[in-house]
Amino acid sequence: MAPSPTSPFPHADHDHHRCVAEAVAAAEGLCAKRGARLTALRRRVLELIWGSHAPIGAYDLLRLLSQEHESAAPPTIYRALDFLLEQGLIHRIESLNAFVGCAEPAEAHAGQFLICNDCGTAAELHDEGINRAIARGAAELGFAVERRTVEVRGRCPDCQTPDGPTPDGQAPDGTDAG
Amino acid sequence: MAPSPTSPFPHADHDHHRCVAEAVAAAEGLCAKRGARLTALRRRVLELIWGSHAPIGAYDLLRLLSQEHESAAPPTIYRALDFLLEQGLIHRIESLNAFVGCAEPAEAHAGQFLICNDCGTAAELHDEGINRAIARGAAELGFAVERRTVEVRGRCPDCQTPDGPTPDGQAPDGTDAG
DNA sequence: GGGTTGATGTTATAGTATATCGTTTTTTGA
DNA sequence: TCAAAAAACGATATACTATAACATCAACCC
Repeated sequence: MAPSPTSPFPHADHDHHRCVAEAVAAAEGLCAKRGARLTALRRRVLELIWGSHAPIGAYDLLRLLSQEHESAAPPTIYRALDFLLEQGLIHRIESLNAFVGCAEPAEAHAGQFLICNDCGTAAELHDEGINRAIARGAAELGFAVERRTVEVRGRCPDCQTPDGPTPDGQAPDGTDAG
Repeated sequence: MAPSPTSPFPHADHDHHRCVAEAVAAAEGLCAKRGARLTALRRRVLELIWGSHAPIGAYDLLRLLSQEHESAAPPTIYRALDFLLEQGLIHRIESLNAFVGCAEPAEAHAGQFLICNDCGTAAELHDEGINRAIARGAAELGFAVERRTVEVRGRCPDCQTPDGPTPDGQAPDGTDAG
């Protein structure tokens, strides 16, 4: 089954600069509405996260930020990440210790992710079937759900083709697929 | 709602020594059948993991092991953990960087966990409804599933009572529930 | 201006995990 | 039985992830 045109997996030929810009613009609008202060530093970290197709680690972000911001240190990054997480502008991928832009920041939600072991991209789902199944399983045991972590590893559609991953992804041998 | 007698949440009055002994005995049998070497060190680490009601971190295990095994160092623990994970005798809880004994080690499976934010206990599920929902969501996008991480945080039945958690758990203020 | 709050700078440290290489133990097979 | 090979373990060093603590700076309000 080929992915639909609305697949959350980015295609190699998409306009990435534009999708980053749109995400940042959406974040600006949301923060303005909420009275949250999306400072230059926080906005830049958000851009860097969106600039990576795959989930990116705090120290990789730090290396990027350091190139343009001499005083950047671990707390610099973690404070920005804390803010962005609080605002729902990014998600944390627990199984990777990494962060990814949220595709639907306007409303709070738990992330559900399909993470490709080849190219490293993470697609965000909002599958009510999964949520219902979890709610049912928890209810059977009398467990009161507060937060859900759903992270599925495997191969994205592009990385299942005979030619391997797209030029935009990484090598089929797994190099750089963290 | 009280948990049924088959609830995976341990009760304060259960015979914990016995449940540890049973888990270790099952592990011995499995490893013997498989030709895997459950050495004294690995068995002891497995005992320590089962001895903790809640998921336990590698360095907490190291502190326990060090009390009886002077040469214990991080690689000592991580090698044992790697073995136990490979054999399916324990699971890793990604959102806690911690490890917990597997309730059904005889057959390979992805863990699904309900983790109490109060007492820290983790109940393992094998809910086919959740697996089917994930399989359906992934199939719709053409994603080939290899591994699943499902970790649900909230409150276990015992910790929802007016009196707070059971004496066997930790304090309602969250101390030691990390 | 002075007080308050929030953001950032700076240094240090805690917590989690792996690399590397040497030694010991176990297994294997002649 | 013995030597070679493989697996496990000891020991040290280091990498990676995250937070504590306190100083400084900027914005805002009165």
